[in-house]
Amino acid sequence: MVLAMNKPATRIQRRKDKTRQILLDVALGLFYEKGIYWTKIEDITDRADIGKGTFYHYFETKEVLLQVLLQQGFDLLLTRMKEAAYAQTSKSRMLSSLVRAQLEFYLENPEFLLLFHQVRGFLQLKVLDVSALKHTYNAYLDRLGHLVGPALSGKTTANGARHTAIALSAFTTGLLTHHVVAAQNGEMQLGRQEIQEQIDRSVHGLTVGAAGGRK
Amino acid sequence: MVLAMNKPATRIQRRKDKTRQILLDVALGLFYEKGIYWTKIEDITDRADIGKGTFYHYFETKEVLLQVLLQQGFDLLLTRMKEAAYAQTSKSRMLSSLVRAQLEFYLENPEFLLLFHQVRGFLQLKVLDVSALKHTYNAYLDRLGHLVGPALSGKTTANGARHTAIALSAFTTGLLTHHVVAAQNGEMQLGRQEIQEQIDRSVHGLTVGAAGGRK
Amino acid sequence: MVLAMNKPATRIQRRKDKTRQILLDVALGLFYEKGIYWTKIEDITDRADIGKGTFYHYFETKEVLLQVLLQQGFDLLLTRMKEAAYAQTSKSRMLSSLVRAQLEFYLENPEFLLLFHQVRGFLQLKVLDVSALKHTYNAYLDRLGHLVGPALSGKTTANGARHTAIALSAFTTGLLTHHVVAAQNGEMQLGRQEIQEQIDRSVHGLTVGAAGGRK
Amino acid sequence: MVLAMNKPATRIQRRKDKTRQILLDVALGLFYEKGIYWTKIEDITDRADIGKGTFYHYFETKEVLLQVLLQQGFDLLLTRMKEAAYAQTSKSRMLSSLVRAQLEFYLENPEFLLLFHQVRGFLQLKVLDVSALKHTYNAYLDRLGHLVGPALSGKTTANGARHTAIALSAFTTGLLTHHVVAAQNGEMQLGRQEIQEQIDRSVHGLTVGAAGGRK
DNA sequence: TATGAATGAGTGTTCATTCAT
DNA sequence: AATGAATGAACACTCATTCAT
Repeated sequence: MVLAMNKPATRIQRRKDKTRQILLDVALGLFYEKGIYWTKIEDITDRADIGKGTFYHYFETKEVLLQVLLQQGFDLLLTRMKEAAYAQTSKSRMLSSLVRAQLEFYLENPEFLLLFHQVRGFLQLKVLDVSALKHTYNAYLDRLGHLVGPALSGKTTANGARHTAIALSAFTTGLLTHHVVAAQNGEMQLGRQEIQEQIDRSVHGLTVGAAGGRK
Repeated sequence: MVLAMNKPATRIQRRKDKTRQILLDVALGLFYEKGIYWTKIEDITDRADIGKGTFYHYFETKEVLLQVLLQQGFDLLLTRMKEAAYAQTSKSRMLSSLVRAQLEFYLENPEFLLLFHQVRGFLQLKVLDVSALKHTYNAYLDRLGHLVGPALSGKTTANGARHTAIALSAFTTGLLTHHVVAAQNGEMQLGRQEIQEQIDRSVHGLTVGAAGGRK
Repeated sequence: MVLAMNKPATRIQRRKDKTRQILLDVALGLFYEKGIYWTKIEDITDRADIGKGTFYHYFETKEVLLQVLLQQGFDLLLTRMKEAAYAQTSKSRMLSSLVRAQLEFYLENPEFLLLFHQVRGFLQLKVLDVSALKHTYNAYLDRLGHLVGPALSGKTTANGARHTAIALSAFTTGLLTHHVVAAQNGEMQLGRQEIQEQIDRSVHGLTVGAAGGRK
Repeated sequence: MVLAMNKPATRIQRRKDKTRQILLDVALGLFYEKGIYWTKIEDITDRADIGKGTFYHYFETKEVLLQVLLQQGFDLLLTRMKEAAYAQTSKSRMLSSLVRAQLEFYLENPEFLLLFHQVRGFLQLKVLDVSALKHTYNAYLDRLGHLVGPALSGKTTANGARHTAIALSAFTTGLLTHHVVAAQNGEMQLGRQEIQEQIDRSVHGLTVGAAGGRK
């Protein structure tokens, strides 16, 4: 009954949520096409077919929207990887599963690949307040570390797991970015299968080292 | 003799070259500190202690300066790697040497690491004319491919060598960028030795596959 | 009886009137705190805990609300002064009573003091349509003139009375405004008694001249 | 010689100063006509026949320009009053001279009259950082107090002088503002002589009280 | 050659007002 | 009647680039 009662309130709320998500989706697409910097608020509202002022009912500034988008992206990616982790019982295949999940996510959502890539550059910038962005990013790495930890052979410290997570993330995005760029340049691209193998091999060597520690 | 002939012209030319190089150096530093986008022409000329109008005697636009900076960076990096390649006769150690040279270059010149990183994002953008940047970047990858090729075991196609070069570059910059960002965030950083090993192991797995081709 | 007849309508009417008055009160307070210009419609409705759209059921525009507020203020002030005038039979003390009434009104309602002050500036501006404001303001001066006239010694023309009214109003608000501003600045403020005396003395000299007229 | 040497530098500096003063003059006129709030930056640059961006080479924001204008106005007014004070040796006539100087200044520069009037409202506002304005205003009152002090009969404390200065300023501007507004409204205006007398009489009563203290 | 004053198109953001629910 | 989401005109301010000196 109580639940039924807030249905009426939902009607208008649903419209709000929808508008908000449209803005997010459109922004993500434009960030991918033109870059964060070159995407103007009006570009977003024009494509979303929404008044410019409406944007500010949903996001205080461009930076806030970016922040939300980033959070959504990390959430989506981590959800995928969690599912992959839970589907695997064999420790030996878990890391490979994680890699595959990550890979598939980026191939299906190249917008997020480039978004993360661009944002990583922002984090380095000594200008503006990027503390919120940094926090989001760090939280993502932490959660990724928790996922990766159990997949490592031998005893692994939390720190070791986190570093492996970083490496995993770095390698995948780094390599894929190169491939995306290469594709843009009209280069022959490796097939998904080949990329998967390339990453698998690299990550294997990497994690063996991380788990075992230095001799 | 030919060299001797342009000596007279050199006096003024040297001053010009010096001013030009100051602008480049200052710009590189500012790009590193504040990001390409947030670095204004006046920031550069202010720090260089040069009139704003003078900038345009040396570079037609901001983009041209970026282009030149990128070219210089690639040249420096490739010079380092060439030296490393020539210093090694043993095929087995050549790849490791190349990785080490690249690693050292980036650790000594973190400005270029971030510059390349930022620029890679630009290449994807469908806005602005980045064809010149793309050309510069492709030329770099080609030259890197030629260096890497001989280091691979077994028979390798030009394309295979190029892909390995891409991977090598992607892995190193991807991982290092993560580490630089992590350092910014106050994280405990891996020592140079550990990073080197991490990359070595990964590249090893990678190149074995790339060279041997798919089974 | 007539009064009784509109009782039924009054229930709803009372609620309407109440909402309307809340809006006016809240607006007056905000105009005092932040200035007319910097007070946004939404500030008013937020503090009044009323939907933004509802505002427009009561006032066509922001200007209309200002107009109503001004009218209310003048009415309140004149009512006070009328009471003071009626309470005094002695001509000699009447002017002093008027001054005291005005003074007390402003000290009790500093919001109106600043409102009048701000609005007087508006009247001068060649931009915006302030004809309604001007009319309200002129009507106030006329009524004030009628009150002041009998208090003047000797024969006084309507015009002379009006000028004295202007002076009376100008002196009181001018001086009080200074004191209010000074208070804001943390200055030691004169006591009410001292201000009263200051004004009394000035008005005395003033009115003697105004009443007697020039030769 | 040294002086001669900076002549060349003056050429360009003179142009800058001129442009800056044009902006100030135009802004003052527009503030008078349309009010501070309703005067847009582009209104100023349009009338000054200057590019919009140029405005910002001279004043960081609109508020800064206002600040400068206010300072200039206070300086001009105080200079006038100082001259009047020095020209008078007779104590008895000094105060009258000060009033006359102030009156003449405002009648010749009605723009400053309205500017000061508008600004006094700003000082009350609890919004924005008006500390700079407040400081300017307080400094003006202090200097005015020093001028007025010697003109008062009997022993006067610094604080008493300051309060008399406030009253002097308040009365004059308050009354004149009313007259200016009345003139706008098409009213018959008092002649300068009559206004002067009105103020003289009022100030006389006022200062006698301030200097002698309460009985 | 070197300079920096001048420019104005472009952008993020605000807010009074409208209108569908 | 009450609401608040949507709107878009308006504005302050930025900055790459030009050009007269």
